[in-house]
Amino acid sequence: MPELPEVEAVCRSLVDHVTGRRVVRVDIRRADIVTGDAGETALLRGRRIHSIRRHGKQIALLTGDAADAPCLCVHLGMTGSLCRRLDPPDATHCHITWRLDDGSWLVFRDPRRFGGIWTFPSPSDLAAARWSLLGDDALSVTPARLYRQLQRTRRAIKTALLDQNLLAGLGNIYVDELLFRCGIHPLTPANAVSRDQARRIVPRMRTLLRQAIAAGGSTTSDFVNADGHAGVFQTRHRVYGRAGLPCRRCGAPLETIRLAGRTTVFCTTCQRATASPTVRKSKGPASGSFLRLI
DNA sequence: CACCACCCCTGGACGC
DNA sequence: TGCGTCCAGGGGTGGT
Repeated sequence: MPELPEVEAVCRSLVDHVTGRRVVRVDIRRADIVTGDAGETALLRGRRIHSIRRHGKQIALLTGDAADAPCLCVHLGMTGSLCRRLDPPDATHCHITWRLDDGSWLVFRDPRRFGGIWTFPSPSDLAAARWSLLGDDALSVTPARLYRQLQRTRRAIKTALLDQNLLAGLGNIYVDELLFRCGIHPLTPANAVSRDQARRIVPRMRTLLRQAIAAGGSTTSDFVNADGHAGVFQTRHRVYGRAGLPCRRCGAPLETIRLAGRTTVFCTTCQRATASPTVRKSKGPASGSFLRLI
């Protein structure tokens, strides 16, 4: 499931191949995965790809910075991939294919269709409609800004960090990994995180994400970068996918709970709850188990 | 306003 | 071998 490191790995493996290339043809097999104008022109036919950008988990293919330079935003969702191919795509679920002027193909494939493509007349439209709504990118957020965002909600910190409008880039894997590395219980109210904790979270998050990018991301089922290569960071996960297994720090069996609809794995010994004046009254199994830990 | 449940969708794991 | 069931979850939406 592509999160920031996987999306960054896609961008890095793609940039040298597509930058400066002209789109000579667009094959649209499923127009319904496109939001906005789903015509070939809006999908960059005849245009030269000027640059690739990333914000959080989203990729932008730009044809320039001008107000008349159309662009695409690609979101990979759970199972999406953006791959460069030297042969025509023959796999199933290849929804959109761009033929480039060097004879290669760029293929958007997404079996589960949780991802999609958004078309915009210009980069400023993309910014206005999508990227300005997102939180800071997880690789560039400052401790002060993260602290301010966390202060605005008393949701569990895991839920808050998954919220792309609060912070862009983290998904289920890296939130669990980050909270373990910071020793923070996933049910800690976001607004109970102190300035000092925010100052510690940010560098740990950068290190985690940079290590994951260097490893090509995590491949737990089917993630591949634009060259078709899997990542290897999953071998260094400390909690994600390890429910019931011994904690790599203290040996205690890792716990699993369901939070914000996501499987959440953590160590009850190494990840402490942070006391807070704004903890809600105990109601339901989630907050109940949280209160027991204080 | 904040938050949660639900839904979208398919492939893979698993049990019989 | 084959079929049914369950599970994975990012993000949008509608309900509380």
